[in-house]
Amino acid sequence: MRVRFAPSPTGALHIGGARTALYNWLLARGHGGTLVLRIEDTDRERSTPENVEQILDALRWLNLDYDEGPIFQSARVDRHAAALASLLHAGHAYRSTATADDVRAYKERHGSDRGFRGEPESSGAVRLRVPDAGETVVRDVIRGEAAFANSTLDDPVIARADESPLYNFAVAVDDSDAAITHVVRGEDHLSNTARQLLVLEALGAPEPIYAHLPLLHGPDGRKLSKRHGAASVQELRDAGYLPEAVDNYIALLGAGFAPDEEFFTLAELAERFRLDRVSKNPAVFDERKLRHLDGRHLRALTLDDLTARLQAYTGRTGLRDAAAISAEKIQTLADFWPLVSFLFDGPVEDPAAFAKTIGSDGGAENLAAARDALAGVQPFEPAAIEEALRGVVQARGVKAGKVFQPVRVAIAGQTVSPGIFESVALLGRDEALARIDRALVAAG
RNA sequence: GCCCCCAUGGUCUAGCGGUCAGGACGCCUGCCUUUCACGCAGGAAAUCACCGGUUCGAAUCCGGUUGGGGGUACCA
Repeated sequence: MRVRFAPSPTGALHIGGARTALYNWLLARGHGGTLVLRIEDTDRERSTPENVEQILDALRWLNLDYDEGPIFQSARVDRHAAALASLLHAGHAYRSTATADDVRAYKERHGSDRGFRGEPESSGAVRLRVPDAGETVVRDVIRGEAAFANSTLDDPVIARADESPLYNFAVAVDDSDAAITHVVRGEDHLSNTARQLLVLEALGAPEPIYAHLPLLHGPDGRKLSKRHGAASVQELRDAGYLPEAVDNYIALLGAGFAPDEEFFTLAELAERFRLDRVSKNPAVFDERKLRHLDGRHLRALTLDDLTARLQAYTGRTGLRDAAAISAEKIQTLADFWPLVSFLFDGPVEDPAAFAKTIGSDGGAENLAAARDALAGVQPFEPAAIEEALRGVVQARGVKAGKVFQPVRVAIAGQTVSPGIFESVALLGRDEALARIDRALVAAG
């Protein structure tokens, strides 16, 4: 089995492309196949080296490696020229100066379901001669057979007048030369597959097995594309998502991997992936579900691993202890810093939180009592701190939150933080008491 | 316009002739409880787009309709 992922570097890799890459990868890795990476850069206007680098980087980040390539389509001009010459020579293709307007006029004369047929000329773009009889059938592993009556297909332009190849031609030649056995790509290519099949036939090349994946739609129900504000892999990375979660989530957009579980590692996905079980209908990207899966993958990481990622993401060091006490409270790497910044940069400013806890309902008194208890805790560790604070709760006959929340706001400035005992312990006695004293002064 | 594809709760899916239509996210309630989370126990939410047909029996098979999407470039 030889599969390929063939992005065009006309933009960043978005989640639709990432899923196509992932499915090809799962197929290759699950079946001992070979994955070929090909960069389709025949669109010289829009293809850029920066985009190529972006795509390569995104694939690396997603942990999707490949066995051959990257092969640049633009570097294969000789092969394309040779294939074009042979088609021209055999009469399977011809030059034509017909324009889009000419094609339209032709259809007005012959009926809108009648494909355009041109007359061979001595110059112009190169069109493939499509036979009028018969039909071209796309045999698709996911969708079954889609038949196109040849008479309805226009003779497609396969190369510009200067012989530079166009998509439907270059793809067929490149897939054929690379001996690709399974072409797995988005459904937006389904109609074009008929044209590529015709090129393959004219070339006398064998046809690969096709599988057209359902498209990913935005919340507006439209195809997700570079232009449609689609989430790029880079954006998800910047938003603090883990590559494990992104892989897991996008795999789910288009297939079920088990009847009652959706949390999988890349290896588990590869083991379970089946092309013929891919869904036929388009899916809508739901960031909330991604967040959920991200939280689960995050919690599955070892502390060392999580710490390393948190440090890389925040650009800070010495985060291990903070990571340890907040792992179960965050869903993405981005959630981390707002939760624990107070440990490093001092309490955050949140007057409302202060007023609600310390500034009301005996809050200051409870905080003062907590301060005294904390002053004598030995050792200054979570368990002992908890015992001391619960003692205060007991002694003052109030609900636990009446003591804990004022302490939390005194040291963190906000009502949200990792566990209070762990947070106080991590801060250390001196700093914790200093912050509480400051809060007490502020409370008057 | 023409060609092609698709149709299960708000979202992603399981289902492949007989199920109380299963799971996940989200939402709601309760438990846990120190906030937020995590975890656990429940709950609301789908006339399986619609109409015909085949069949003893249809979400599952067939046809049509409607709706959505894609293609129709000297883009990929």
